[in-house]
Amino acid sequence: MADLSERQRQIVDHAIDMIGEGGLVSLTMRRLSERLGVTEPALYRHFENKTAILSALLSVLEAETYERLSLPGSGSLSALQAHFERLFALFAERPELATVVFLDEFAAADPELKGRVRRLLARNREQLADAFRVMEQSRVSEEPIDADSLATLVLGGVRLLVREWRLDGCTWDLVDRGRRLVATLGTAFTGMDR
Amino acid sequence: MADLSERQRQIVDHAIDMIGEGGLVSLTMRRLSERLGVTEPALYRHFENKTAILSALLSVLEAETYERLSLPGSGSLSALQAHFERLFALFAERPELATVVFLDEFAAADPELKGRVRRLLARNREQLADAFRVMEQSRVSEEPIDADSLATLVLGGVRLLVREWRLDGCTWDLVDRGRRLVATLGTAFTGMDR
DNA sequence: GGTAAGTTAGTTATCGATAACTACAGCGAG
DNA sequence: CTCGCTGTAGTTATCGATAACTAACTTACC
Repeated sequence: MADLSERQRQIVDHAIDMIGEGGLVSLTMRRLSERLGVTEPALYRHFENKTAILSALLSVLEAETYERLSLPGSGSLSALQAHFERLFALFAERPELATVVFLDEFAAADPELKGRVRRLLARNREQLADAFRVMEQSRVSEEPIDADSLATLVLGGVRLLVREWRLDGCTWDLVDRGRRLVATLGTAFTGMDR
Repeated sequence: MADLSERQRQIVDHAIDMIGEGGLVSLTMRRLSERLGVTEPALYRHFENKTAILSALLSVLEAETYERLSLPGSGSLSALQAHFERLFALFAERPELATVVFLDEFAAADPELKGRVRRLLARNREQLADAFRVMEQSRVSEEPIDADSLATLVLGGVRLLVREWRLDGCTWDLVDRGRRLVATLGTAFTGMDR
């Protein structure tokens, strides 16, 4: 929403890094201030409270991922594959994003943020389901598909893959495994277009 | 591992409930003791520290879910569907389990637990992948499938579905949506057996 | 009387947040 | 040019709350 000042943006950027490194629990006002080389109360010159920082953080991530990963409306399997290819590449490049984007801990942290995370998650799934519905129309097979379930399956698979990658310390090639995951989806629905 | 005394089991049971209600952050020694009707230090008569409680908690859940949800070795699609049917029914019956079982926050809480959660997750995925490999042999279609990717897809989908159900306050019918999810999987792989 | 399980009453550490104050840059009026 | 005002962004010191945890005492029971 509200644009961030240069300093606010610095704070949020460091907060993202910290969460990426040690999870939400590692993000404390004290450690955040130390990282910025200032004292704790200085943060309150730029944000009303911690929740405001987390809220701004969500906005930044939302904008950043939307800008780089907007789902193509074309509704072809190849376009979808390209989309996820970009997603996995983004996470491989900035692993800290991966942790934050799928951060369900947020829900427990603050009831206000909980609703926001829930809506964000629902929107992502809806968007994907819509893409599947479009794809269904240009499909060869006449068998109807459950776009919602399919979206849940894919989105959940992506989330789990990224999560395991993070838990394994980003040791293996996320982009490659991601490509295989999406390819598996493609194989499953060979009745779709190409 | 080590068997739990009656009191230890009570403590762990209450801890599970608390996490189910308010997430891991809501599980504090103080609140746990209050819930048991004793004072805080009394807990330390039964567990060395909080990590020991969480560790025992993991063991209990592992045993409990294994007992009720062991994957059938038969390797048929219907057996798999029945398995997930039982899983969704279990979560619908005991929603607190759903939160705890998929609790990735554990990873951030304690490095010792982190490894345990990671192995548990990997084992579940492997188990499912094995089931798919068995199924592949009795498949009609000759097209090879990526059992690992498929397992990630399904497990991730299940996790996401349950998570959204929790975030929505368990308002909709998890068993029904779960059945549709697995059915979608079945539709996708009509080349498999029946 | 000894042990298991509980108590009271603390410890240390850290959390988010605030009060009170200050260094400094920009700027308009005289 | 300089005096004084104002806003910005920091500081030190401290708050109350809460976290996990512990030492020492008490009680119930075999």
